[in-house]
Parts: sequence; C-alpha cells; structure tokens
Amino acid sequence: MSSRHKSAPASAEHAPLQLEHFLPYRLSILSNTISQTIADDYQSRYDLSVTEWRVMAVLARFEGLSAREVAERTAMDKVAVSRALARLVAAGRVDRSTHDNDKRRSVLKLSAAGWIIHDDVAPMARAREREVLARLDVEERQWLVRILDKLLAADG
Amino acid sequence: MSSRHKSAPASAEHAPLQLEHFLPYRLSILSNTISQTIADDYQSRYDLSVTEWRVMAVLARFEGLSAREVAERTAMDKVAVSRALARLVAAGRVDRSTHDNDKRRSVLKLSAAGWIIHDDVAPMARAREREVLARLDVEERQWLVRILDKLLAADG
DNA sequence: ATCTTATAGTTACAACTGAAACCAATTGCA
DNA sequence: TGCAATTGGTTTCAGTTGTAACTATAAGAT
Repeated sequence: MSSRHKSAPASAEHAPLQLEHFLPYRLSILSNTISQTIADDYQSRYDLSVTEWRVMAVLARFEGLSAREVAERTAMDKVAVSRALARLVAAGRVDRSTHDNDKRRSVLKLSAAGWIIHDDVAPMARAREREVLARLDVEERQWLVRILDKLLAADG
Repeated sequence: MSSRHKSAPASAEHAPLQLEHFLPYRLSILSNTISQTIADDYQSRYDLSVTEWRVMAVLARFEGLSAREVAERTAMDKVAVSRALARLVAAGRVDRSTHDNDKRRSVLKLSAAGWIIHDDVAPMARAREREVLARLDVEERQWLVRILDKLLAADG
C-alpha cells in the first residue's frame, strides 16, 4: 500500500514533525515577526541595525558600560558588539573613551545625537510591544509573563 | 543634579527600555536558545543547517512539494530554500525531479539517505521540545499553546 | 499566433556573521 | 622584579544572508 500522495507519507514508520505545532518553530516565527516589525520602524529611517539598536538601548539605561558589559546585557557576542560600536561611534551616536584605571576597557555613552535617536525609537518599540500584547486579554498577559519568566530562568 | 552613575541616567526625560522586561527581546532570547540547543544535536553530526533541517522536515511530511511550497510551509524566503535544496540535493539527501505539466516546478522528495537522517533527528527534536515543556506545569502548557495560537493567528 | 505579464527558481553582489587569531593592558604568582 | 595566564577588544577569513537582477516556462489577452 505505497502512498505517492502529498500528505504524511509513511507516517507510522517515520513520524515526521508537524512544524505548525512544534513549539521551537512557532516561537521562532513569532519572535522574528515581532522583531522585524519593530526593526522596520527604524532601520530605513536611521540606517540602524537591530544589533546597533540593542546596544543603544542598554547604553541608554546603563551609561558608561564597557563593551564586554554591553555584550553581557544584550546577550550578543563580543565581536558583534565591537562591530556595532564601531559603526555607532563612527556615526557619532556613541561616545567612546578609555577607562581611567584599566586602559583596555572602553567607557561608552550615548552622544547627544544618540539620545535624539533613542528618544524617537524607544517609544515606537514600546508601542509595537503594546500592539502585540493588546491581542491578549489580561489573564493571558499574566500567564505569558509567568511562562517566560520560568523558561528564561532555566537556560537564558 | 547631573548623574554620572551607571544606572538609569535621566530616566524621566529619556525613558529607556528595560530589555530584560521587554517582550520582543525576551522572546528572541528564548527562541534562539531553544533553536540552538536543537541545532547543536544535529549540526555537527550531519553538517546540516537549521534551514536545511526545516526543508527536510516539511518534505518528510509533504512529499513532492515544489520549492515555492516548501518556502511557504517553512516561512523562509525562496532564495534560502533554493540554496538549502542545492546543498541537500548535492549531498544526496533530497531527490529533485521536474513536474510533468509545468517544467518550471521541481518535485522534491527525501531520498533514502534523507529519510535515515530524518528518522534520527526528528525524535531528538521532539525530545528537546519535551524538555522545555517539562519546565512548565499542565496549566502553563495549556496557556502557552493558547497564547501562541492567538499571537500567530494575527500576523503569522 | 504574438505579445505582455506572471511565476518558479537561480545567480550575483554586497552586507553580515561567527570562529579563531591577534594585540595590548592587566593580573597572578614565583 | 619578571614571566605566564587572563581579559578587553579588534581584525581576518570564510561562510551565510538578503535584495535585486536574471533565465526559463507558463498563462492571459488580443
């Protein structure tokens, strides 16, 4: 009884994944869609990559971090951070100086121009987040936070 | 009263994002961590990229798809699919022929070698998914499915 | 039939990415 | 003190990705 149809060939022996119900796949689609929507808001307007925006976001909150500290807080690797910083400094959006007591470390801050961009982009990002959350009711939102807390505590 | 400290400079005026509580960021971390854990299981063993594995997974479930249909089902763009298929066909993991009534279309199937890989990788992927879900209780799992259904229905 | 438009898939180019090698400053320790 | 090991950060190289241009086939209109 060999099947040449399009659907589920030889399911019993092969047990193929159903991507549309597979958690890692669904999370990936959702995450990419949301991140891309936000990125669309600022990429063309400011010629700013997602990586660069994340660096700016942490520098807005924690002024004077070193590159390594930025990497920790953004969960990006140090090479990516180094390159993002090179572009941001070249564009005059981040000021970089050297740490007084450790000349390996840089001391990073948003410049005035960086703050202007930040103050435009941050509200847009928050608005997009609200749009997503608005599709859930209060109870669902609470569960989502709780579930993410739990899953991120373990490995992230 | 100018602040030169590390924490939240000028919060009132600038309202920086708190990445650690920002939904898109948290989703991105979680999704990447989970996907990478699964990928680690098969990448070194089979020299198989995430893209290629996704193509194989849909071909396992829907035999005879065209490249465009694979792209639709994996939510990947057609160039990525084209390249993944080029590698998979070269490696003898996918058989490609031409559609009888439309010579533009390819007709794609896993080869015997492709099925062997699939039958090893699919259970590992499912096991990883179970590991993640095991960190939640029954109620949380139900809410998670419901929340993902809702969020993916809108824009996915 | 012919001409336009649309579709399936590939290729070319430039930007991006990750791993490893690298340089410089600092620390640990004999 | 001086030398090995560590750390902060950049560079290099090779592989990957996305956008746009391209080829080939098919469909639609006249």
